[in-house]
Amino acid sequence: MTESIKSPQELQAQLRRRGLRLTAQREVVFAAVNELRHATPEQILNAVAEEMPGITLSTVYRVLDVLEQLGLVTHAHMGHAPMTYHAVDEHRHMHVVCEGCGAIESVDAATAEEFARTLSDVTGYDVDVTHMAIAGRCRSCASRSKA
Amino acid sequence: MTESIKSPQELQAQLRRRGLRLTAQREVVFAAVNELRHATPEQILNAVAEEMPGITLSTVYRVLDVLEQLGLVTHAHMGHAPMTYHAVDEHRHMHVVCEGCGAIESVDAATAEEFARTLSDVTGYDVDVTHMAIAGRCRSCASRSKA
DNA sequence: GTATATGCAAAGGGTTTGCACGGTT
DNA sequence: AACCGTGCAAACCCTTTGCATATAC
Repeated sequence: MTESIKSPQELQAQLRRRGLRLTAQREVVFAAVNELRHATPEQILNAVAEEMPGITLSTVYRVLDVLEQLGLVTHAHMGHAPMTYHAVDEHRHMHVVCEGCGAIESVDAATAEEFARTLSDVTGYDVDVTHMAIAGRCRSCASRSKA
Repeated sequence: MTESIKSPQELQAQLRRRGLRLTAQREVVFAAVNELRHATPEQILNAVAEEMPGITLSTVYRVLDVLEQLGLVTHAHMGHAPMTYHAVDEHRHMHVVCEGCGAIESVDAATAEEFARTLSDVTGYDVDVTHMAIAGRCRSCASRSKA
């Protein structure tokens, strides 16, 4: 397992390079993203709320934005559900979301490599299969909806 | 080209079967979806506004909902952009959306068939690649963002 | 000391909902 | 008459933004 969790020092270095500052909020949110692996802004807020009582959702959004610009974090859209953030060190992966219960399954991006290439050829677009989730129904929701 | 545009009579029959009524709004919205092929609720509203001055956006949403339950229409999520509706008689297709300018490219669902099967195998989910768009960058946005 | 970050609260965009009126059956 | 459908307006969820204050440097 990669020792990928950047230290606060590393984070600070990255921030400094852009004239930005290391704040307690940034430190804590960054740690939370690394720990939670997949989380919505609200989940992150809840995760850090204990450690950092006054923090607000808008700050979480803003911090995530900064971390994303630094290339430390990315987000993916999950359909109706709020977007989820994760550390970039994770293997690139796509998400399959259950339309029934919202369960999310991660799939290695390599699985889609060939498909992505085909899509790019056909459309001329630079395709990124990881940015938006793919819809589906998990087994239990699938059987339930056979009603 | 398939003569797929259901007549008002057919529409009425379908509605009746469920104890629902044929209204001017339903007729007009249904026609608009068939004509526009791909449209957001708002675009549909604009399209029918002339013919049907008083109609509101919420009515459009409700009508689309009914049409969808009747199996005449489906919708797809396009990321940030509003969802688009189209008649079910269209060839099943997926959408690739440009993150830069919002341009949408349609791709025959057959292109994704094998990939979808693989995904289903891997996840156990009943996967539907058409329901959510795939992110990408169109050629012009891709070159522009090389800056 | 000065520019950047935060908290708070309000705005924003898309979609849904409650309610009373109007139209079909 | 009974009920479904509509218009209107407000509510909703998630995300973004403006502004004054607090903080890192």
